[in-house]
Amino acid sequence: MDSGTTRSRKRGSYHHGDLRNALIVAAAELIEESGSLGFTMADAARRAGVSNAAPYRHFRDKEALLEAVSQLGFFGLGATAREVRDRYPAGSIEAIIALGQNYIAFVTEKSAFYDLMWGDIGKRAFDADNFDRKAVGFFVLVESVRAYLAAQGATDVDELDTAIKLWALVHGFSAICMSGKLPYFHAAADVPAMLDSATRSFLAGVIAGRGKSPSS
Amino acid sequence: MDSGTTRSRKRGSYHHGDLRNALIVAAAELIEESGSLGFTMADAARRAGVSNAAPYRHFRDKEALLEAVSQLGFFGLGATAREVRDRYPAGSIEAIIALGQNYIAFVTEKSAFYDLMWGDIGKRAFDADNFDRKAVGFFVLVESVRAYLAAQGATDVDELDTAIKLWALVHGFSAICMSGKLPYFHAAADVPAMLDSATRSFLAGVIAGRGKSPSS
DNA sequence: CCAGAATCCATACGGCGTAAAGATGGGAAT
DNA sequence: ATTCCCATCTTTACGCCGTATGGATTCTGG
Repeated sequence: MDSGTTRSRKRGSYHHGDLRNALIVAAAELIEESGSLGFTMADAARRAGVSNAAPYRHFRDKEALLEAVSQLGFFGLGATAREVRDRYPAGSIEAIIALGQNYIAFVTEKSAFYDLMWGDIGKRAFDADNFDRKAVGFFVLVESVRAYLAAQGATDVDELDTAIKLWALVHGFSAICMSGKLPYFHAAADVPAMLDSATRSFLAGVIAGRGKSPSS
Repeated sequence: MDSGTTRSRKRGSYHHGDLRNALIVAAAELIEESGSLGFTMADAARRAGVSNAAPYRHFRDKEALLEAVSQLGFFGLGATAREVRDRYPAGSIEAIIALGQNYIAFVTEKSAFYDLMWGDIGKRAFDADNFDRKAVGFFVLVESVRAYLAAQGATDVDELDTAIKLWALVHGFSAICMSGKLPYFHAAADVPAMLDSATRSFLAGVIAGRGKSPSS
């Protein structure tokens, strides 16, 4: 109804009004549709309804735009993590497992964003000055692990160390799922069930073996 | 000394002689130097000393060449895995841990190849008909896990299920290391030590908790 | 020695990233 | 309200990349 496919604030005006955000949204959509490889600046500009060169008034280059999309991904992941945490009792192992299931679901459903979030672009997105690393969601896991360890009376276990190991486990499941290679080795692998049992095995081993030096 | 930078079989001849392999090597070098993003077919052709269009006599398109580079990566990973296995006693937990350390070292040292091996290109590389999935190295881990479980008298534990979980743990550590995000959460994390302790915790938990249904 | 096939080159086309430089309009100061 | 400035967007342009086409060169089998 307004100027084509865009929903700009000022309809039909020469100035777009909110081009920066429109470009981020357009880029995210395009990447979700066709992958981050093959994404082009020109496509994003077309979808936002502006010329080829207009984006360069808001982003230094193509990678700067992708950086913004990457940050969007981390915000989303953190937001779902907090939602999940609020649905489970603090200190329960189920909360930790649910955080993991949520992580795997998020990464695999938005697999087109994987490169952006964990590749070179994600590196720059993370140490961009305007990026709040406290909102990332990892600290939700650390808190849940701390509560769980306290509930188990294992206060001498390092919760940060343990959370990183759980993160690695969960991230690995996500990456392996996305890679599409799992069926070659285990035809009917039930990943959620495997994460559940692996988490329980690992935490049982951590608690049983405490007293030994944790990692470093 | 021969025709510039290439080492072709037939020096100075019109035909290159082994252009297909020369292109794979050139592509691998370029990717190692400057990352897989930004790799161009024209660069590979230049480095091999041929014209822009010559590669298309050997590879359908750019992705077909990258597919070959990806397969090279998997062969290399499998080869190092077999070397590592042969240096440790069968059935020892140290063999399993060493396989993991080797995996992390391989992936992080050749981080430029990560996208190729585990992204969309790697998907096609894996189900290419000429690719031998048995040589991939995962089966080395499965065998080592089977031997370990047998040595521990835990023959009722599913070794494939357990190997996949260990794979996930190790792959996750690799991906997290490469992503460069670990320092933001744990400044001086000692990843090899964490893998060691995590593997021991997990396997201890698996053996202690056996009898329960494994995964599916 | 001679086809015919395989390989490589020269050329060309469209698309992309991006740098200028000019057009347009919103907002602050008058 | 008018003027002026500046951010925003457009037009244009350049070089590079992927890749199709057709011609040149060399190898191979008979």
